[in-house]
Amino acid sequence: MSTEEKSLNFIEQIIEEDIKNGLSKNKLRFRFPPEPNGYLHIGHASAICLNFGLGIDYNAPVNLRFDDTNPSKEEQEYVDAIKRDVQWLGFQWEKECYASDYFQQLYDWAVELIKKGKAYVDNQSSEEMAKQKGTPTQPGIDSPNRNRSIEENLELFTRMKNGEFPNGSYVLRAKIDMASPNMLMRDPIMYRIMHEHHHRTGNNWCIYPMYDWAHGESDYLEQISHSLCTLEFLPHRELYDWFLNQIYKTDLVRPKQREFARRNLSHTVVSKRKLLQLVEEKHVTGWDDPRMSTISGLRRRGYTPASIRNFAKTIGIAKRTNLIDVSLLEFCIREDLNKTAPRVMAVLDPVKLVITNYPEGQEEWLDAENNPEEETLTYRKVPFSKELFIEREDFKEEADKKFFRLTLGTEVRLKNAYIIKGESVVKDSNGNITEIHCTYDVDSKSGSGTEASKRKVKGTIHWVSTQHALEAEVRIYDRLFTHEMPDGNKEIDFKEYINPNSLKVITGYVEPSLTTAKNLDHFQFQRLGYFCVDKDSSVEKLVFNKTVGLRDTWAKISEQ
RNA sequence: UGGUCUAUGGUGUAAUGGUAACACUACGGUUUUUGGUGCCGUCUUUCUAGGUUCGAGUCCUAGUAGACCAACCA
Repeated sequence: MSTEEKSLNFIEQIIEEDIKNGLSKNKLRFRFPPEPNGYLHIGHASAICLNFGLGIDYNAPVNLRFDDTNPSKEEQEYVDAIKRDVQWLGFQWEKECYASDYFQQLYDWAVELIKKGKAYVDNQSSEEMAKQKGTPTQPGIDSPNRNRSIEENLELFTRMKNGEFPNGSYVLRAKIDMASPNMLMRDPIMYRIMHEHHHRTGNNWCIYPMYDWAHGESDYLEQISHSLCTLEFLPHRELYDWFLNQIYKTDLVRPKQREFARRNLSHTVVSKRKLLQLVEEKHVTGWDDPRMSTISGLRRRGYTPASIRNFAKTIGIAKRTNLIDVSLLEFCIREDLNKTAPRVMAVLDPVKLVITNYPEGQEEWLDAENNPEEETLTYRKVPFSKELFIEREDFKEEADKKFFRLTLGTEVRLKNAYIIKGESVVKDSNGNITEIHCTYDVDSKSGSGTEASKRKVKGTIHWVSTQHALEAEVRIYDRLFTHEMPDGNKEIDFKEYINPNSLKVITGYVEPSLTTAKNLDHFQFQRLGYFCVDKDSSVEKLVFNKTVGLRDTWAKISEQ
């Protein structure tokens, strides 16, 4: 751990307490246990960063464990995607594990439980069992099969395993307490019959363990010291401990489940079921569509691993219900990109600017700083000529005191180039401006050191040379979802939530220096925001995804 | 109507019985070859009522509010 003073979150305090009470530091071990039934999303970032962060801080191993106990929802594609995303976030796991690795051991332990009279086979319908289970306010009643003989249970369980019964006909239940105030303790199901192909064990099994009869046991087998999960699993803890009691042998580390609050992000849906629906109904192009809240979507949108890690660190770990404002996530990516992204010039809504006193046919290659925020300045060359594109918003015919950019009769600097003065406009028959004519001050070249170059002018605008600029496709994404509190259970009518303008594709012009830009390279288009290169195979030309805007100021101004 | 968890500014998180703080947001100033960045500042905080204590955001009791629990999901 770092020597500088750092306040511990409550999970770290629990660990410190355990160490104080005699848990050896080299027995610490953590795990990140996703179910491979979808892609990782921003909501997983907290759990990933917490577990892997603890591993780094305590120099302890962290396993990546796939909780693959339900073959009807799980796929190899998701396993691969999860591994890719965890690595991309910058973390390394000690071992790659699967709950399915433990199916035989779990089965053997289940047989032991039956022999001890702690589990029984039930052949009622799920409706009947649900009825007997009672409600949170009313105790349940015992199943008529609860006192089936051990021999019969053993025989039925073997036949379940051997595939003699159809789906849903039999289950194995733990014999605990049908009157417990905790619903999960009312004889929970340990195994169900599923004649289903499993992405790893194939058709070896037709009975599959439930989450509760797999998770703690997997933790135990891997000797996980602290099993951290979200708060909705808190009622499971009693069962987690009950199952562990049945199999626990002294001398080994006994895993401890502790819970923290899941993070909710405003304006964002992170329910895997809904993300899957968006993909399947083709509201988006895939799990990595830049509008998705998935890790891979954020990556393609231009978010960096560091920004997501820093976001997770900033929101912290606690137990209360929360709704984090997306502006914090946006701050994190701006903060990171500001340090690293080269500044380049791009014009997304072009209008032609003609410098009337610039020699016809002349061109100059001017020096431009890449990122003034970086410690060592680097430069590139940008071409300048008589005809340029500038942003339509950067010119107004009539001067307004608060308008800092080009108007008729006033001077502005062309970034990295010369000071110009607006002279006249050319309009089409509808009164739309088609060209702006200006004159330039020959002695005012940026960095030339002349008196003229040091003159203060009202503003600075960006530009590209019409004959040199590259045409680029620029994709601007808006927030897909507009509601405040994501409700995990409510059905969603996506028509209500998907912003029809969530993707705007426009043609812009960028500096020729961007020809060599690689996939996912990010840039700050000056005054326009941060963008990243997306080498989508289906599109030939240069494509940029908008990552995030600069502060809202410019958006506000351009609205007026 | 049962059980469990939680409650600190608009948002998130600290303060571990001893001066309520940090970040985001919003707003303002300043610097600036982009109104961005940087720097400086302002606004706003301990759910309520009792109790313990020299002293309570912190401990106790009650209330209130929110969350979770009745899948052969995880």
